[in-house]
Amino acid sequence: MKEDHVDRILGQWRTERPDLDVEPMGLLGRLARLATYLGREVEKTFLELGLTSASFDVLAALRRSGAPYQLSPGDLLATMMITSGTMTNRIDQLEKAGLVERLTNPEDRRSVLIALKPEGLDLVERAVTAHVANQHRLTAFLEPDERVAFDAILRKYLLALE
Amino acid sequence: MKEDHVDRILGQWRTERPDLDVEPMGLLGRLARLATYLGREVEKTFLELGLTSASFDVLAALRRSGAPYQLSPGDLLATMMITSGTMTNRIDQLEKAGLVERLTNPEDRRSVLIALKPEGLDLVERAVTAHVANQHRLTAFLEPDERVAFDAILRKYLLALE
DNA sequence: TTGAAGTATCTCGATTTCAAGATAATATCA
DNA sequence: TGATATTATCTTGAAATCGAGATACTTCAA
Repeated sequence: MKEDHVDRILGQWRTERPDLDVEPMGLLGRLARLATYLGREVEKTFLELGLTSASFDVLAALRRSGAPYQLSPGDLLATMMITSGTMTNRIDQLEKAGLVERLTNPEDRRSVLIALKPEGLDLVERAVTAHVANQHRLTAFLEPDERVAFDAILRKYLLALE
Repeated sequence: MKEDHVDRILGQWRTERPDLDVEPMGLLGRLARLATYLGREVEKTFLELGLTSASFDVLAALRRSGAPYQLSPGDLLATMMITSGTMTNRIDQLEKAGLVERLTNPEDRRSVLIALKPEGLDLVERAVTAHVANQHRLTAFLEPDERVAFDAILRKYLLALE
């Protein structure tokens, strides 16, 4: 099988540190590299619409929650692997861009509701359509049966870790 | 099969946007999430030694290149998915920490050689040993045959993209 | 009722990264 | 040779993120 970038790294380690079993480094190295590449490809689609993966994630969470497209920062936080400070910043940017607004939550005044504005709703509808089309393109590198096997392993691995 | 975080997201989209085939979103979403989790687990090991994944990557590239453990910033850049400005900053930090030094390259005065200092060599030897042990722990969530299948798909996917 | 504990969000400062372009040395070739 | 293109690295300013802690409100229990 053709040697790739990660194989060369493993070969160097096997020469320099033959005491180490670097087998797992191949899998984890490829996984990290692949995720970075795919993440950048995904980002390109959002950039064309004036979004980033980060801002899309917030808009998408609001959109898929269903009408009236409102969630608290805490709700949003629960679905993403970021800190509360980062979420505050993301919401600030989206608010500045006129895509969402902060509403006071009458039921709990510690809390806030982030609501999709019509401009945000319109944008995220177009963004998710383009994003899904792009995802089809990016997964087309694998055969259908490979995708099924891949997804099954990813799911198992994630469940074991989470 | 047990429903995971990504399944819930797909379920929401299928309700809200039944026009979209969100199948690929499951695979790509799990891949991104898994890479983030594993990356954080990897980071913890380095943190105990006063390193980050970023600084380890540079030290490790120097170490595995073999004696005399010297590479140019350009050489280092070729193995990592970062910009030249980021590399300059990483080398600055490592130099400040006394782990590497910049040597003038007599053969090309545009260039510079980054050399592992004894302190850097000692640290990276310990770091890579701990890192590989940690990688064994992190890949033990999968069965040997799953790891083989997983790695084969990752390799194919990466080759198709790179 | 009131004080303590808990919860939700935001603030702050530090760090890392990137994109774009500056700087300096080397290579090319008319 | 001299002008131009190329290469290698660094600089700069902007943006995203994090960890730690501040602030404000709510819940609980004595």
